[in-house]
Amino acid sequence: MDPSRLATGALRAPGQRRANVPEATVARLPLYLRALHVLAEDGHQTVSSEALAEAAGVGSAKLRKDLSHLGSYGTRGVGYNVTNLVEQISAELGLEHRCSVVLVGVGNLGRALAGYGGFASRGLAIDALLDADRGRVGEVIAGLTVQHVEDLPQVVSTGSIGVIATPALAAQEVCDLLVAAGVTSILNFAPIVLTVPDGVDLRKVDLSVELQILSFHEHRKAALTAAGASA
Amino acid sequence: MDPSRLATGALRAPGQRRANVPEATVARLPLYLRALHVLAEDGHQTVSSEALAEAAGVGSAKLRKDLSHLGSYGTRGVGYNVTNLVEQISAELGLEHRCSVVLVGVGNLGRALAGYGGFASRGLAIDALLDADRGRVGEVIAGLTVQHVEDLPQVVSTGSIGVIATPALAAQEVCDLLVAAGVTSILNFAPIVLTVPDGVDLRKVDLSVELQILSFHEHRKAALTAAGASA
DNA sequence: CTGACTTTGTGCGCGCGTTCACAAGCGCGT
DNA sequence: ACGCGCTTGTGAACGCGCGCACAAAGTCAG
Repeated sequence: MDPSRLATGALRAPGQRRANVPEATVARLPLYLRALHVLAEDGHQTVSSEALAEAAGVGSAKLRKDLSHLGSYGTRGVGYNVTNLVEQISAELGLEHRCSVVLVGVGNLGRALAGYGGFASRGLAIDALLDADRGRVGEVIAGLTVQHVEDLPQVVSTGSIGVIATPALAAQEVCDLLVAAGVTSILNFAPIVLTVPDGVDLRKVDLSVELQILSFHEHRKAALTAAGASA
Repeated sequence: MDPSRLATGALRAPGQRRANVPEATVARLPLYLRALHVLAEDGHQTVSSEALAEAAGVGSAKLRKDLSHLGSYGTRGVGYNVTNLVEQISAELGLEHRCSVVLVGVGNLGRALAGYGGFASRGLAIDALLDADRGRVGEVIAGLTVQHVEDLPQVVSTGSIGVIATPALAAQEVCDLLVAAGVTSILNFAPIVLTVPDGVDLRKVDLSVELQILSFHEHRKAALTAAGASA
């Protein structure tokens, strides 16, 4: 394993080993975390890689390798300590001191995101809502008062995450505002390609893309069965 | 190239070559399609791989390889015919004869999805809304009347795509209903791992996972700068 | 017609991620 | 105390996807 690990019981040296956690692993950590929360509520104290993999919908070998990447120690012959693992993963994801999340655009989608339970339940709650439409400013959604997008510099702090849920036409402008205010992590729901300067993390969620991928598979299945029937 | 292609101008033999289009390529086709629509509205008749790649936010070599996978022909020295390429990709994705999309769960998220413009603009419009809450049945959202989930067998047809936007607890049950009604492609927005029989395509969009991934990167950046400042 | 320029299509090497299979480690029963 | 069975952690092979770099092919000017 990593030679930086010297003693078995030693806590990880902060900010050292995590430099080389594969991206694919990071993308699965939230899945493990959610499965672990369910298991914890069920009263399980330990869990085997097989069982956790089943609950998370992945292979057991993949799960073990993922967990080994962040240096988490299970006990051979027993499994992983559930609460310990929750803490490890939460720490890795930075969910312990929750950074603020700022959402711009309170249309249909923004409203849905503001009320989405999945965020609040795991240390990541939305802290501010903003919109460019002054007619919406002052409106209260999910316990938060909508502010104007001009007030953005006042509501973001270091380490804030920005979420863009505006129409496509406004997205790049809002993105620039977020960057100017110091936001370095942005999640974009608008169906448009955004450009950001280096050092800014940009992730994209395109709802229609997923549907089109399914459409492709459905189309392909139909073509295959048709070909099989004619043959 | 593929030996199945004999003459230069020949149309593809239906359902033959598309068997081996890489998944990663399929995931990018919607991006190309959207960029092409924008270019078409701008009056462009042809586009080079470089320009299209820029508009879609990918590398030009990747784009050319992707297009070559579906046998699309550009003209060397000129580029790709925009309208032709739109047709090719649309055909590949099965967007020409649009399959029906049924959405179950008209909470915050379902409402947002129903009103999401990105679907309707590209051949994939939602055709039916359903919910388990009888208090919501009859409500009109985005021009569609909400039906009860029991009516599901009547609204799905062969090749339908099901979208689950219910709370996590109801998701598996709704999923089973969709499968029982003959749906073989399902898009799940609920934060839970669903199990489906073989032959059913299941895709997952988890809004909170994306935020947690961003949180990880933000956390890592903070740790790095802190380490750099202390060193 | 010829030659030069532009752009596509693709062969190849590389790196990442996944999977298999197994050795090392730990608890437990005896 | 000691082996037995269970589970983790990991080494190695495999496959996929990405990017480079170039040859083939077509256009356009003269």
